[in-house]
Amino acid sequence: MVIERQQLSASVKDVAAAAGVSLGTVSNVLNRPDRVAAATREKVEHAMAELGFVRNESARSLRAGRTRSLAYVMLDAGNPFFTDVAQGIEHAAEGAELSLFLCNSDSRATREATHLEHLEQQRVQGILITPVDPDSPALDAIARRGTPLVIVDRIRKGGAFCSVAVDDVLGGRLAVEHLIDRGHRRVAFVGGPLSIGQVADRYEGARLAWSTAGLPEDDLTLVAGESLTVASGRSAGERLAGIPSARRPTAAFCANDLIALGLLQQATTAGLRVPEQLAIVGYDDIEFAAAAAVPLTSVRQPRQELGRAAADLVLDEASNEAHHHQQVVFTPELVARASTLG
Amino acid sequence: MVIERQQLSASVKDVAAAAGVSLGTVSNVLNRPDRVAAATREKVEHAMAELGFVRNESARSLRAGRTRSLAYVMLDAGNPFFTDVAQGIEHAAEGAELSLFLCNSDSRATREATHLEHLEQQRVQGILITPVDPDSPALDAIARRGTPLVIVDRIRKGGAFCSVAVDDVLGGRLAVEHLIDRGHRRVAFVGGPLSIGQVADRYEGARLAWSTAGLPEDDLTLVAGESLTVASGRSAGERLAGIPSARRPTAAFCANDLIALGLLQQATTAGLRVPEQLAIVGYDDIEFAAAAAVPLTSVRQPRQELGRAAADLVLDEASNEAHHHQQVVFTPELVARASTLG
DNA sequence: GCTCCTTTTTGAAACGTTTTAATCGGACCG
DNA sequence: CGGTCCGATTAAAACGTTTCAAAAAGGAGC
Repeated sequence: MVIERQQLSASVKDVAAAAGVSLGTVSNVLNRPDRVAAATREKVEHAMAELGFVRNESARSLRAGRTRSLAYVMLDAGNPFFTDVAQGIEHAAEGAELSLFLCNSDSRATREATHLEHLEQQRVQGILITPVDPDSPALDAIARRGTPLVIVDRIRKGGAFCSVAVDDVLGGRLAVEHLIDRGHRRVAFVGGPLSIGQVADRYEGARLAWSTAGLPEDDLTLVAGESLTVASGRSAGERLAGIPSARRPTAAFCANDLIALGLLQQATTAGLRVPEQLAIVGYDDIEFAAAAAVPLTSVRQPRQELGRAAADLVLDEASNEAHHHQQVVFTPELVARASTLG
Repeated sequence: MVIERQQLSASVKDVAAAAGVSLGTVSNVLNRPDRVAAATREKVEHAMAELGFVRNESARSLRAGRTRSLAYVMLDAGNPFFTDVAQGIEHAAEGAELSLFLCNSDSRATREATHLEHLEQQRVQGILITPVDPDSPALDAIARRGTPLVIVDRIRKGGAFCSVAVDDVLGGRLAVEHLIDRGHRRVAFVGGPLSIGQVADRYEGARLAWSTAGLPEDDLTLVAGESLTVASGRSAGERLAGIPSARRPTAAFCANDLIALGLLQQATTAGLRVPEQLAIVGYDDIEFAAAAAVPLTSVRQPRQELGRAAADLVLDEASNEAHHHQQVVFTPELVARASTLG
């Protein structure tokens, strides 16, 4: 079997020549098929198939002045939270007949910057982003130059763009109120660095719940790791397991589920029973949280809705002259499971 | 604070006018800065900053006849296996100074088709894809029309393209040999539908190991679910737990880690001790496998290398005249953990 | 002041599409 | 039979780059 690769992709002009019509007619077949006589259309379509014609999107969008695509710059493609958000965006994009360009900054500001640069040059219809630093002036610059941009999972007031997020302070409060309800009086907050906005907010919510309940400030301890990863959760687990049981917190509230899973594993390994000796609350309610051997109590965020809402906003900004920027805040919800219910 | 959005993005022509030079000079500043006098360059750069000039990639690639991007069509963005593969590709793309377009077919042939159509029209330099159906003639058509294409995680011989995969038959063999070594004589293979090539291969490997050891065929049972998901693993767990212990398999080999995690959870819930009453082997060795409360024994695939190798092949095809198609097969490796080691 | 270089700048063409206004060939009507 | 109208088709312009040949501008040497 000989497979022959076609040399150069055929253009509208080639199709026209092959079909014996003008180039404008070919374009009509493509864009307003009803305006062209059936016989002609047939001839042209045959020529297109013959030559393996594929529309050139670059030329198309150069002419049109806009592309048919949207982009989402994810903070960490390895975290199921963000892939779920992406899925919500994907659905919206599919509905609007746009392709979705998924990029991963992997929490690196430099990679994020090059992605943004490429996307802006590509003239995508809009950019969705969960930024490494939501206050970066680079974001304002992009919006100012005219590309609609929406921040996902962080709120930024007073910017030249919309943002969509979940109330992390409330989420933190829900988690700790639940633990207090269950009778815990020594609790650890296990988080990534407080420099991450989401972490800081969740911690603030936790402290709010704690002080509102009138509990002594010192009994809510902070265990700050370096990142929001399983590994980070494991090392926090080691630290907790090392504390004599009389002083050890009886419950841990983790800044996300990856940490919670790492903590759960390490605690189990160290012989701590969950939830009897250590109750655990995670955050995000990713699928793996429910799938853990001891299913994790977690704070659920409406991930797909988050993505969809962000996409709707960016599309509105792209097409609606009267668009005005807004900040959408979703409400999280506590999902109680075995890791706190014993 | 009044934020003014710039009206229409400035073109090279506008910059030229603002700087009082010809359009060709502006282009030279962009592409061959050494050919232009320092003073002129300065003037032009100033004008660009002033006007917020952003290169138009559509025009650029129309002119160049090729884009600066690569694409990977993932089968399931929610499965960490594929995001790891994507990360390997991303590194290769970064090295080649290309942007990477990530798409998710979500295992739907229709979505895959529209993604492919868009990518071809976009004239990406190459397409990497883990296809819903590796034998689809649509893939051949794309390759024939000239877009370099590489199949990831499946081997397709005799096609007009390269493919990169891991030896799934060997992987299946390794898993079951390990279980036989550990003394198991009744084993269940828990898989998605055998219509999925990867699943069929792993099952074949399992049976190979079983018959090689001279064990009775009937004692390797097949539990076929509908998909490779956690939920599917849970329902398999229910089925297994329902079997009277005298006849119940003492070990399960799962077609991937998601199934294994679901199975682990359901088994634990049903009161089966892992690995004493039920040993479990997963496949892929995703991060969450090691992070499970009972860390999972799993068959590790070199995920990032898989992605990188695929990207290297597609880049070679795109730039090297003398490229010839090849099939690269990586070797999997068993990682034994608590879920079989008791 | 002239020629002969080199360095810098310019003008025009090309990439593949879409769109608009113009043309063509009939058919219909009076 | 001339005029009008209509549907189908065409020709030409435009989108924003890059490139290449050619022109212009300087400088050096005589």
